[in-house]
Parts: sequence; structure tokens; C-alpha cells
Amino acid sequence: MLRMGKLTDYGIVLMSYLAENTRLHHNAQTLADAVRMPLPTVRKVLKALSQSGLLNSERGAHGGYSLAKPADAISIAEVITAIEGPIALTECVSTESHCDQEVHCVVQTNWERINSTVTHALDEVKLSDMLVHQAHVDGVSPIHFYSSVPQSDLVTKQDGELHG
Amino acid sequence: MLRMGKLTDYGIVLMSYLAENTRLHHNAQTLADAVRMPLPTVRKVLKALSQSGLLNSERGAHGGYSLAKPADAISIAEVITAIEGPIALTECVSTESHCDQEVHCVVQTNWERINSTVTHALDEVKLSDMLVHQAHVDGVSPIHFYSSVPQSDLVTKQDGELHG
DNA sequence: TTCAATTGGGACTATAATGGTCCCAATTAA
DNA sequence: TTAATTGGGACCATTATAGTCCCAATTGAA
Repeated sequence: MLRMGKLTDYGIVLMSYLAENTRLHHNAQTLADAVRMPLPTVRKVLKALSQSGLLNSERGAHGGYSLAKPADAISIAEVITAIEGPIALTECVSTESHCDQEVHCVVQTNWERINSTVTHALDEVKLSDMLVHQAHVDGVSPIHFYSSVPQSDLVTKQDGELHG
Repeated sequence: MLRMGKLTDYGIVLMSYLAENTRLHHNAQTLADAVRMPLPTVRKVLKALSQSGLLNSERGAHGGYSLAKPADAISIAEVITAIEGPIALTECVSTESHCDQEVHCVVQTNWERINSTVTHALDEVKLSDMLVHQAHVDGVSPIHFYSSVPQSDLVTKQDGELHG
């Protein structure tokens, strides 16, 4: 099974949500509520997306996040890369690889081709393509953006509860 | 990073080797030697490939493995599936998924599309495509089929360096 | 028949990766 | 100043993976 981390899935969901509500102000707490994920995890994902330049962030009171580019200019590949690092199916095509046999490795060349094939495929799918219901459904509430991810796992333990 | 297990990489290498030497008799030990991987691991991978019908196997003395189909009829997707199970980028598109929100989950539909895009891409690459040097090099020894995978294991993991 | 060479089908363990949580510093507005 | 908020980690528990090993079943040959 080709795998992608859960955090990346969260990332797609969050980005999709932001793509839908570009006007509003979104801080981590708001997003966590809207998407029904635990705040700490949401914050982690948002940080990664922000660091990669996919999100603009503002600190301080009234801070928050917003898309750095239009939704049709953000590809799924970018989101994946933001959270999981460069797309590389095998170690040998990653930049950190230092396999001694590289020079002789015929397989590597082919992996690179496969890899770029996949990367291209994921690059053609834009964030805006994820908002299908825009065209099909009217009046869909944000609740429909819930992740594919297990709610059962999501224990709501949050670190922001300092007020007694 | 989109990940694929090392065992799958081994699998590709082994399959490639078998595709090159279709005539000869190949038992696990022979293959392990040819490809310079530890025997137990090679056996594990060969079992998986055999179980999925990509390899024919013969038991008993003089037993061994051979490709079940011509190399141009075996896709990379098949090999991946044989070793890692069905290709599914996220849990929600896998058959074992039991996400309560599935009905409401708009994202899922899109993931399925992305997933099939990737699957198709990997389906178009055949095992025979991995044997590039057939056309370019003459007299290449099996040694060139070494895996992309760690001889000296990759321990260079330092991701703590994050500053925009 | 008996033995040796193989694959089949696991079980098992140590290690690495991941998910998830939490803490505190820096920033900003009121 | 104080409260709200992001930034940049550290930390731990759980899971997944790689890798090894064992023994039964099969087959060919002495």
C-alpha cells in the first residue's frame, strides 16, 4: 500500500476548508472546531503548511491563517510535500540518499521516472478540485469537510485550557 | 514524502532480475547471492510475490521461482500491491476503512480520484520498462541490479533544522 | 525408504516512524 | 500590562516495518 500520513490528510482537509472560506478569519482554535479535530494536532499541521509558504500566518491577538495563493494555484503535491517532505517513493530517489551503488544502480533511473510520473499526477490536482460540492450541492455546511479520519481516535484533550 | 516500503523496492529488484534471466533456474539462495541481499529477507519477498501470482514457484529439491507472466505484462502497480497490499494513499479509500463520516465526507470522493490517478500512473509502467540497459548496455552483469537500498544503512536523519 | 534441498506459512523481536500532546518564547492588539 | 495567538520545538506511546528464524510440506535423488 502506498501510504500517506494522517497528518497530510488533515492538511488537505484544512486547506480545503480554508479554500472555501477565504474571507473569514481563521485561527487554529476556530479551524479545530470547524473541522472537529483536536487543537494540538491542527496547530501542528498548520505550522507545517505555514512554514512551506502555503499559508500566510499572523501572530498576536487576532492572528490566524489564510491561503497564501488562490486555491487553483495550490496542488495536492504541494500540500503533501509541505507536510511529509519531498515526494519520493523510495529512499534512493530522495536527496538524502547516499547509496553506494548509485552509480551502478540501473533501477534508480527507473524509479526516478516512476516517481516523477506520480508527482506529476499529484501536481495536476489542485486544491480547488477538492471542492466538488461547490458545483453539485448548495448550502453544504462545513461539517461535510470532516476528515476521512477516525473520530474515534480523536480524544479532545487540548492544551489551551488555562482558564479555570 | 510518499512512502513505499523497502521490501517493495527489493521486490522490484528481484522481479527485474528474474525478468532478465528468464531461462535460468532461480531459487531463493541463488537470487539472494545475485542481488546481494540477505536470504531471509529475499525469501520473505519472494513468498509475497508468489502468493500474489506474479511468480510461479516449485517446491522440493530443484525448486525455485520464475515469472508467471511476461515482463511487459507485469506492472509496477502489481508488484507494489503484491507486497504492500492494495494501493491506497489514505485510510479512507482503503477497504478496511470504517470512518463514520464516510457518507458525509466530500473529501473521500476526491481522494479516490487522486488515488486512481496514481494507480493508473503506476499501472502503465511495466516491469520490462525497468530493464533500460537492455537497449543501452551490452554485457551488464547481474551485479548492476543492486538495490537502491542501504548497504550501509541510512542514519542521517536530521530534520530538526527548520527555519524559513 | 531415507535424505537433502527447497518453498510455504507463519511467529517473533528490535528498531524506526508516526501521531498526538504539551510547553514556553515571541508577537501583536487592546 | 494582559490576553490572544502563532512559532518552535520536546516528549512519549503506539504502530508499522524490517529483518530473522523455525518448522511443516513437498519434491527429487541416492
